[in-house]
Amino acid sequence: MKLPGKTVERLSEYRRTLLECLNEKRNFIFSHDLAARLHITAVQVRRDLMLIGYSSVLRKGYDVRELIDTIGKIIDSDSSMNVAVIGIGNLGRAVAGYFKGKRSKLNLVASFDNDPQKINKVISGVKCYPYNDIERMIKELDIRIAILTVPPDFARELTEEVVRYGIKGIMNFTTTPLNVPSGVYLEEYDMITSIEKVAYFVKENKI
Amino acid sequence: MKLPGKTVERLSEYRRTLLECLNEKRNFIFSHDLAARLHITAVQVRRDLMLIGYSSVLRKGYDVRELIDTIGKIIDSDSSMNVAVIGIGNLGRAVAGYFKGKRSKLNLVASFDNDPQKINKVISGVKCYPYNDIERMIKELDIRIAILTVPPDFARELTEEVVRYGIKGIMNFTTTPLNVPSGVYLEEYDMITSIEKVAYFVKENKI
DNA sequence: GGCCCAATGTTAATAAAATAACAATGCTCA
DNA sequence: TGAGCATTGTTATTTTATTAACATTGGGCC
Ligand SMILES: NC(=O)c1ccc[n+]([C@@H]2O[C@H](COP(=O)([O-])OP(=O)(O)OC[C@H]3O[C@@H](n4cnc5c(N)ncnc54)[C@H](O)[C@@H]3O)[C@@H](O)[C@H]2O)c1
Ligand SMILES: NC(=O)c1ccc[n+]([C@@H]2O[C@H](COP(=O)([O-])OP(=O)(O)OC[C@H]3O[C@@H](n4cnc5c(N)ncnc54)[C@H](O)[C@@H]3O)[C@@H](O)[C@H]2O)c1
Repeated sequence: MKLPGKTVERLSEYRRTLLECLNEKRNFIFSHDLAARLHITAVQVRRDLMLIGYSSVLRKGYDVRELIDTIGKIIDSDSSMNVAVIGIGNLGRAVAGYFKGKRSKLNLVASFDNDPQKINKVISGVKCYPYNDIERMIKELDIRIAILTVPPDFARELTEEVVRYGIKGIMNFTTTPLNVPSGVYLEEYDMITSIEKVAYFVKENKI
Repeated sequence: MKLPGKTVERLSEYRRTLLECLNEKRNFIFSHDLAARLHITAVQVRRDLMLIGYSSVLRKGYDVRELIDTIGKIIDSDSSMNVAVIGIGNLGRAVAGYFKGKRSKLNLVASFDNDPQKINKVISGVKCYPYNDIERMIKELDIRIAILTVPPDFARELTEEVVRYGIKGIMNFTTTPLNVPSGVYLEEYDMITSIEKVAYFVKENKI
């Protein structure tokens, strides 16, 4: 099934919201309710769910637990997938601490750094390995996804290496735009872009 | 001028890339070169620049310095705009350290927290004020934008408050989707969504 | 039991974004 | 100096994403 990237993003958001519903002991939710929580329209929700072939049986809204499972079947892999953070500095630690244990099928299994102070310690709940061992560890731990939080100047070179060693997906939080061969999926995010966007729309509103 | 959000994002990215060019002592750049660095097409670049009414005089590509200024005139406000981080924990510290001083027209002037350990200390280059003083400080320091990095459970309530106190733009890094009145611009980002997206496309590629 | 109605799934229409096409410009170099 | 050519700015087309429209479903309620 070939799902649009935007739909995949929203599926992740639906699940996050649905998990909150479970916390609140809510077992059913209407499309318009789910939509409202995410600032989108009910049609958008229904359309996305149509794309993944989900339909509710009851007319009391979607079965929260069932929908969580269905989304999982689509966006999660069957077996779990292992993830590592490269560069366990400020951002790396924040991401590791936040991400660790949040998704059952995505295991944060290691971090890598070249700072001797950090190596072989457990930081934000993950063991930090020396970057020099990364080739071996990627294979040993079957790491498929790398979250890149090293200083910008090293990003390109490290990426080339880890791709050679078998990494198939990269989440790049570095300022440096990367190039990856086809077959490797790359997602990039720069906070400053988002913040500048906010500033722009604030300015446009007021001047 | 009403610019599409996507264009605004890209303008920010263009500027970031152009600033790197300056570092490399590159004074001119072709549209296709700029495009390649950001994994987009040259047409996209030219189209965006058309929208902001920029044209190069020379045919040696765009004048890097000039384009940086032009983009600034569009996306920056005339005078600078003040920003604060609310919740100076792991992520707050990372963002503060990263963002501080990066853009001339966006000043990170304060952080707020309710942890006595943090209050009145300088953390990641910014002074941390008690959250209780936020109403006064927003006015005193003329803070317009808040970067929200508090625990998810407090996000909604704090947002309501700071909006009441005059905040006009919110960058929400919390897992909690927020609601803001019209006139306030909200941007939300959840890392897990991005990482799950990577995982999805990695899975789709290989299975 | 059957009418009503809220909510869904789906197709059709609209809007937004990206890409392609191409004429115009003016630099380069024979 | 002028033909060739790389690069630009802009309009047209295509693709993608969102929204609207609507028939259908089946539970609630009298
Ligand atoms: N802090 C943020 O909020 C933020 C936001 C967006 C982007 N970024 C980007 O993320 C990156 C990291 O930011 P940070 O604030 O965490 O910086 P940081 O300096 O705190 O962390 C960088 C880490 O990478 C390690 N490192 C350096 N070279 C390495 C190498 N060759 N191999 C392995 N590890 C290496 C360092 O030892 C350090 O632990 C930077 O590129 C920054 O631009 C940060
Ligand atoms: N760490 C990440 O990479 C990451 C990524 C995405 C989202 N988030 C979200 O960002 C938020 C912060 O994450 P974190 O890892 O920095 O957590 P954290 O616990 O390290 O930081 C939270 C900070 O907020 C402060 N705080 C708590 N209640 C407050 C209140 N009422 N008023 C003012 N300050 C208050 C705490 O004292 C603490 O300093 C969470 O909502 C988390 O879900 C974090």
